[in-house]
Amino acid sequence: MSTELVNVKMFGQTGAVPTPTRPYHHGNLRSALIAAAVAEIESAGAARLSLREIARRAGVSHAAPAHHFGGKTGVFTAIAAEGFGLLAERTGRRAGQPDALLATALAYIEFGVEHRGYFEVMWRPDLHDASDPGLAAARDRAFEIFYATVGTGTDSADPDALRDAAVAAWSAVHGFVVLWLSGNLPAELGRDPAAAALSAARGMIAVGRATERQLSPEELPSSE
Amino acid sequence: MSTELVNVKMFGQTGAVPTPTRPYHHGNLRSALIAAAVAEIESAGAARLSLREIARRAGVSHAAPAHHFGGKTGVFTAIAAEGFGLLAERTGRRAGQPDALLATALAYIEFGVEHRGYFEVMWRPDLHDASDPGLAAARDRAFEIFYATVGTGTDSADPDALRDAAVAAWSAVHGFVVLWLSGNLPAELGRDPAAAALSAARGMIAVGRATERQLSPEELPSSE
DNA sequence: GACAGAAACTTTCCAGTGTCAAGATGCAGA
DNA sequence: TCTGCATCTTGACACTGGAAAGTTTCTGTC
Repeated sequence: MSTELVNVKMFGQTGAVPTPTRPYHHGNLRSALIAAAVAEIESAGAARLSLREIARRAGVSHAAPAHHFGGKTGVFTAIAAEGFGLLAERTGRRAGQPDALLATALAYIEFGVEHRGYFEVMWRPDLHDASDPGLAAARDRAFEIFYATVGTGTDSADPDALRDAAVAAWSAVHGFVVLWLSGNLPAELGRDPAAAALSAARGMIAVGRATERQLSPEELPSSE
Repeated sequence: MSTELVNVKMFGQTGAVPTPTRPYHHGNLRSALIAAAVAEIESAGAARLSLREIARRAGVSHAAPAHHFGGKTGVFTAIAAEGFGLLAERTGRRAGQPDALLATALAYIEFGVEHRGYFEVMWRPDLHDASDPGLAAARDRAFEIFYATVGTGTDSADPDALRDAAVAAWSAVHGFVVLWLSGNLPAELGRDPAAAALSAARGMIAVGRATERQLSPEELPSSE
C-alpha cells in the first residue's frame, strides 16, 4: 500500500509512470483499486466515483481499472460482492446465541454504518451487475444467514410466517441504516448508531402491538 | 407538453432549434424538464441521468436545464422537494382514520413503489442539496405528518417512546420500499407491493414480540 | 539460459458529459 | 416605441468511460 509512487504530468493528462522505485507491475492492484473506490464512495458518494480518480489514487494509468474490472460496472460489482461477504461474515457470528435476532440486527446496522462505502453499492442494481455469479452467490449466502437467524428468533410456525417475519425484520434494519446514512433520522437519537438502534428496537415493540390492533381479524396471522 | 418540436443536427451536435411551430420560449420548461428527468430516472436509474438527455427530451438546447436549475444538483434538488411534497400530500390524507398508522404505512410504500423516480432521489444527499430551504421545508413537513400519525397509532406515553416508535415504523416501511425497488425481496412475495406489504405487516407482529423477549429487562420500555 | 505465451499495464483516441461565459430572442411594463 | 430582464442558444473547456493497440513484465517449458 505504501509503495513509492510518482505522478507525472505529460501531454496534458496526469498519469502514473513506472519508475525505478515503482515497478511496472503493481502487485495487488485489484484490491488497491477496490480500497480506493470504497474510500472515494465514503467521502464523496457513489455518484461521484470516477475510474480515473481511483487510478490516480493507486498510482496507475487511467485505463488500468477498466482492464481489471471490465469497466465501471465491474468495479461496483466487485465492491458489492466483497460487501456481501463481509456482511455474511459479520452477521453469521451471532447465529447460535439465544438473542440471535437482536444481535444480528445490530450487527447488520453496525456493518452498514461503518462500511457505507460497501453498503451503498450493495443495494444499487443500477450500479452493479446483479447477475454476476460471484455477487449472486455472496448475496444469497448473506440472505440465508439472515433468514435462518430470524427463523430461530421468532418462533414462527409455518414457512409463510417465517418469511413474513424475515422480510419485516430485514426491512426494519435496512431502513434504519439507509435513513441513518442519509441523515434523515431525528437528531435527538444521538451520534451512536448502536444506542439509536436499541431505541428503535424498543419502538418496534410498540409498532408490533399497534399493527396487531389495526390489522382486521381476517388479516391477522392465523396461528394464534 | 405536446408542442411540436424539431430536432436538428448541426455542427456535430444534436440541438433543438426554434421553428415556426415551436416558439423560442418553451412556456413551462421547468416542469417539462423535471418530468423528463423523473422518467429518465425510472427507466435508467439516477446514475445515468444526463442533463443533455433531458434537454433533448424536452426539445431545448443542452444548456437550458443548467440555466433553470443552476446545475445537475439543482435538478435533483427540485425533484426531491417535489417528491416530499407528493409524499406529504399522500400520507396526510389518512391522518384522522382509526387505522391511520397502517394506512399511512401502506401509503408510504405505495408512493415509493409508484414514484421511484422521485423516491430514489429524495434519500440521496450526495445527489441533491439537502440544505436547500425549499427542500428542507418539504422534507420537514412530510416527516411531521408521519410523526404525528405514529403518535396516534401507537399509544405511546412519553415523547421518547413516541419518537422511538416513529423511527421504528419509518425504518420498516422505508426499508421495505428500498428492498422492493432494488429487487432484493424474495420472489414468493409476489408482484403486488400492497399485498406484500400486508404480509410484512403480519411479520412485524412476530418481530415485535421477539424483540420484547430478547431485550434485557432494563432495556425494555419502562411504561409497562 | 533462451524462448514463447500470457498477463499486467500504458498510450492514444473517441464520443459523451457538466459547467461556464457570451450572445440571441422575446416578453412585460413604462 | 423603448428598455430591462428572463428565457433560451451557442460555443468552448476540462473531464469522463470505453475501446483498440501497443509495451512491459512474469511464468512456465525446453
